[in-house]
Amino acid sequence: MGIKQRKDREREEKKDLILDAAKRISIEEGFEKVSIRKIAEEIEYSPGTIYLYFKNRDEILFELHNIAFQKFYKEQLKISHITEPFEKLREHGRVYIKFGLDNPDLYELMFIVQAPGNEIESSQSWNEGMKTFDFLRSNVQECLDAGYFKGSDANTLSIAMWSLVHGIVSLYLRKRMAMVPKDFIKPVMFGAYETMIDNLNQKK
Amino acid sequence: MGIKQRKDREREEKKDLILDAAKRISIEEGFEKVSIRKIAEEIEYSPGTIYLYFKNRDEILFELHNIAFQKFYKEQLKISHITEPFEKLREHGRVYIKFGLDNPDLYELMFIVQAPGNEIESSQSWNEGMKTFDFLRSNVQECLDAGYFKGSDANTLSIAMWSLVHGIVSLYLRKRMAMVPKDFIKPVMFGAYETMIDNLNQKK
DNA sequence: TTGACAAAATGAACAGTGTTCAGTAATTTT
DNA sequence: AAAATTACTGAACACTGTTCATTTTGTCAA
Repeated sequence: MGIKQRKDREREEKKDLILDAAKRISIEEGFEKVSIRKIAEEIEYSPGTIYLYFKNRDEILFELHNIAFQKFYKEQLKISHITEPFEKLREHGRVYIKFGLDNPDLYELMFIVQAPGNEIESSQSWNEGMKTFDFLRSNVQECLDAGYFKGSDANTLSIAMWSLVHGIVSLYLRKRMAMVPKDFIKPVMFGAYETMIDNLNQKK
Repeated sequence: MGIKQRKDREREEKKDLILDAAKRISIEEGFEKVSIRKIAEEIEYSPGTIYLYFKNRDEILFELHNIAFQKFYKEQLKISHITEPFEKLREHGRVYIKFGLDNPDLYELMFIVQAPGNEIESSQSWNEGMKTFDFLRSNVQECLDAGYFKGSDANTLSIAMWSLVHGIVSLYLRKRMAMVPKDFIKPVMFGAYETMIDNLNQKK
């Protein structure tokens, strides 16, 4: 009974075909331009067919969001060589902000756009997000073990650190930095991060 | 020659008519539902007419964003009675987060939605945003004068503080907190802020 | 009051969007 | 070969923002 297997495989292949098309459109024209009709045209099927493989557009954007997370996760690992926990955390934030500013489209999908959020909520499991968060938390835990952030707990502190860097990137991406002259915005964003982390750098 | 004056006044009245309709729709159905056709129907004019008073939908959302800012600004003033600078700053953040969680629609318009951002960028002046930012900066400056955050500058530090609270609110609103059980998300968000501010509370 | 001009408003048209579903085509099973 | 199942289609629904030729309304001088 290899027929079921083949069918399953063919189904997965078609899903990949759809996702690959979505990815291409996303890269070439931005993810906002990823429409059902455009994907359908790209893969030479009718729009209705796509709904046989994905329940709606949000689910497709959620998959793109996962792909973006994988790229980010790899980027994040570049801090692994740093041994001093606080310096590692500091660099972690820098890498995060740099990724956001360098890959606005991927960042939007991962953390700003509504669609994947709805999927995250309904699926009740967020593997890619969790993996990334765990990596941050382990870094924060190392800091706690080394005597930084006395009296804090790793989970809460990780969320706080994440909020800080996310706030920086998303205010920038959504153009809410009009009080800073245009040419200075990027350095100011990094500067804000450094100021904050410097103020946190003390073994109480 | 009072005719020009009357015309100008009538023009402003019509703009207000449009904005009031937009506001009503926004309050009743959420700002995403504010469409040109819906506004037109509400005020009993044709869709084309709206373009005689606003250059596009973004400009209307930008005006709604300004109205939201005014409400937020008032809310913010509630911290004015606090004399100790750091405690005032701490409460400022709390008020900010509370406003975001209690008024998701207004918050989205102020800080997350793309449309007003485009307007902010093109108009090169952001009165409402600046006013709010200046209020934060003066609070931060008081902290610096009192010996907190040694070695930091008010501008940069204000952006950092703002990023922190914005990060908290926007991760929550865009449902990127799936690692926290649903019922705990809100308290965890406030907890993350308290942890961060506690770690910053030390006169170096 | 009438004719001329300008200003204001219209609404159809353009070019899209996500999603559904009755009907057709292809494949597999009996 | 016929029946049953699965895959796919594409028209239809209900929307969206925006433009622009055309019509309506308002103003003003003759």
